[in-house]
Amino acid sequence: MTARQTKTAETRAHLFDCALTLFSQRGYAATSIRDIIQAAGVTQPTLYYHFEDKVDLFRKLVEHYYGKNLQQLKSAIESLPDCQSRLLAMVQSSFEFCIADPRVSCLLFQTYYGPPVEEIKGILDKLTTKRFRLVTDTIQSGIESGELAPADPEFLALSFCCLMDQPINIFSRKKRPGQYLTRDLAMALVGIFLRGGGRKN
Amino acid sequence: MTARQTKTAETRAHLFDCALTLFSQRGYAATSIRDIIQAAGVTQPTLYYHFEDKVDLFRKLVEHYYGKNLQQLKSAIESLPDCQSRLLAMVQSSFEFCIADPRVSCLLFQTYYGPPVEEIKGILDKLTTKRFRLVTDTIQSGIESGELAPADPEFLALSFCCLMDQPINIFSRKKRPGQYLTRDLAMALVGIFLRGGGRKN
DNA sequence: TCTCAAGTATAACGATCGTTATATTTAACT
DNA sequence: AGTTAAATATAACGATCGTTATACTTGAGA
Repeated sequence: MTARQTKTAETRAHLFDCALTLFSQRGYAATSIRDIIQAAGVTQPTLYYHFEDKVDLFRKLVEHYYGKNLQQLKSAIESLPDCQSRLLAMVQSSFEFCIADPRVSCLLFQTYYGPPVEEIKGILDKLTTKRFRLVTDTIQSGIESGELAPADPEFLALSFCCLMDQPINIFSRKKRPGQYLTRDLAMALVGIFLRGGGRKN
Repeated sequence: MTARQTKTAETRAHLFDCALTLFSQRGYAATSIRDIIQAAGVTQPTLYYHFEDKVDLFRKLVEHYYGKNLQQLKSAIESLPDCQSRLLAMVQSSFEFCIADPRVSCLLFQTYYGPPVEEIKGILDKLTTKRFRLVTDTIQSGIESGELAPADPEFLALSFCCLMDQPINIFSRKKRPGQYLTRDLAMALVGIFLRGGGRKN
């Protein structure tokens, strides 16, 4: 790698990083190209040299990081024997992913659950579908093994995703998400999903 | 009420309605004043005659409809004896509110869970806090009466809101939300919250 | 060392944004 | 019937948006 190639890669990576920061703070639509290039200390044609356009930048950003997220999620559950362990591992893995870099979770969830943005609608959909199927499959296996009640897997997966994702969406915007997204919270949420919060009698 | 006053009130109401439709479809930021006045069939100074500015229009919209929402929620649970009934009534009331006019729920939830919009941040916060306290109080009474496990009321309220709100946020964007937000779903969600989805043994 | 293309910068394009100065209509009251 | 203020319209303001035509710099290969 020549000095020139290094410099170029650094510029691209820096643009990537600044874009992630701003997109996660203000969302895709409210972040302008000028915000990004100003934060990165470059000019507009530089950004357009490295990326096709604003949508292309966002897509590459999301696909890169969401790919990582999915990968971590899969490897976190693959060797676990029972459904309860896998569900807990999913929540903990998602929490850890958020704590490692809250920007990514913040961007993904608030983009997905926020007002639809026409230009980028298709980008997240493909990836969230994959993620939801991972949850559904895990739930399905839990039903088959008798760990979960024989209910509609889609409904159980929806409930589980609500309990897992919404706290991340909420707390990823705070100063220190790790303060809230603890192992205890993960266990408590899985507890709600499996046993509920009602008094046993 | 003179003919003139009627006409004026109609114009204001029509602007209100068109704004609600567009805001709920595209979000606050992505909806322009021109979109709204074009849909309403008036010109820009007319809108600025009836409302101070874009933020004022949004605030009046949100406070009007969120007030209705809170009111319905309160009256739905006030005469119910036990916690489980009140929780179910909350979900059903929220579902019915969404079905009656999906635009309102759609706007409220996707605004609240979407990227922060600086100008309107404070508007929703005050109202959602009220709503969350209503849930927390209900949960608290359930803990005291022994219907709910002796856990942190804030945590239980968070879990409950996740299960109640996220499905509304998701399904309020579909063609016919009533197709998804059924009484059965409401009961099933409360079931998850109280008893979980794990197999009893 | 010279050439040339990769990489970055200057400066502007047309479009759209929220907002408003100004003019015109029109219904209610004297 | 004439006056007046409420209500709406015309037309434009300045700012910002995503994008790009063009020109300059600079380092790698001949």
